[in-house]
Amino acid sequence: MRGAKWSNAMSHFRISGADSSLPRSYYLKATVDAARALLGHILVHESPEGTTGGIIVETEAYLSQDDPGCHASIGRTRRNDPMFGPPGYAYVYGIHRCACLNLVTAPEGVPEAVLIRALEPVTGIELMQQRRGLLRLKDLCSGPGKLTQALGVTLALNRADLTVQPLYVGAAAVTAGPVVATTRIGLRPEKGADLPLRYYFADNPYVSRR
DNA sequence: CACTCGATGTTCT
DNA sequence: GAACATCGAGTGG
Repeated sequence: MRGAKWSNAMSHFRISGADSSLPRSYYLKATVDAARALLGHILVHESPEGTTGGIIVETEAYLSQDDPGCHASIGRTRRNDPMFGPPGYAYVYGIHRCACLNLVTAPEGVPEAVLIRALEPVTGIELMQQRRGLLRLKDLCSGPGKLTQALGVTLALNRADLTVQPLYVGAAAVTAGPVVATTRIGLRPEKGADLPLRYYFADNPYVSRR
């Protein structure tokens, strides 16, 4: 399980005709490919308290400086710096009381990342329930802040190397199904809210919202 | 240093 | 569907 990780997910990329509403330029972006390819793979965090993980069922792509929704659209800063680094590292940022986990995708110098928005709970469910303070599986990891809390992912894992650190992407699970592309969540209208860069399994009950 | 604002979640009505 | 809790980063003095 430990050997699969990032390169495994990247190698599963296939261009799908379902993206025909995207501008042509976005087809060329590896991050869009990664956002789709990561669906169905398992995300695992091995912490001293125990191992937790789930199947990635919802992602969002954030595309460099041309994307007004991307943190890097304002240029390189202390916060978004990890996005400029080489791919395969974590970009974790805080919003309100939550941590949001991104996987850096593009080559060094190109600030792109995939936000992990929801997991289908698989491993360490009891520990995740304990961390979240609730029992219902549907609510454990159905949001970017929820899943980091469930997995015990904090800002301490910012810049973590996903091929070395105890946080990693495993092999694809058997579950799959049709993928839906919609607009991203939580962006103000002028921040690229109209771009269909959110992907999720159409019939999966663990996505953050319909 | 003081202010503003979220790629959010929970708890209300 | 709306209010709000809450904190690190960004921005402008």
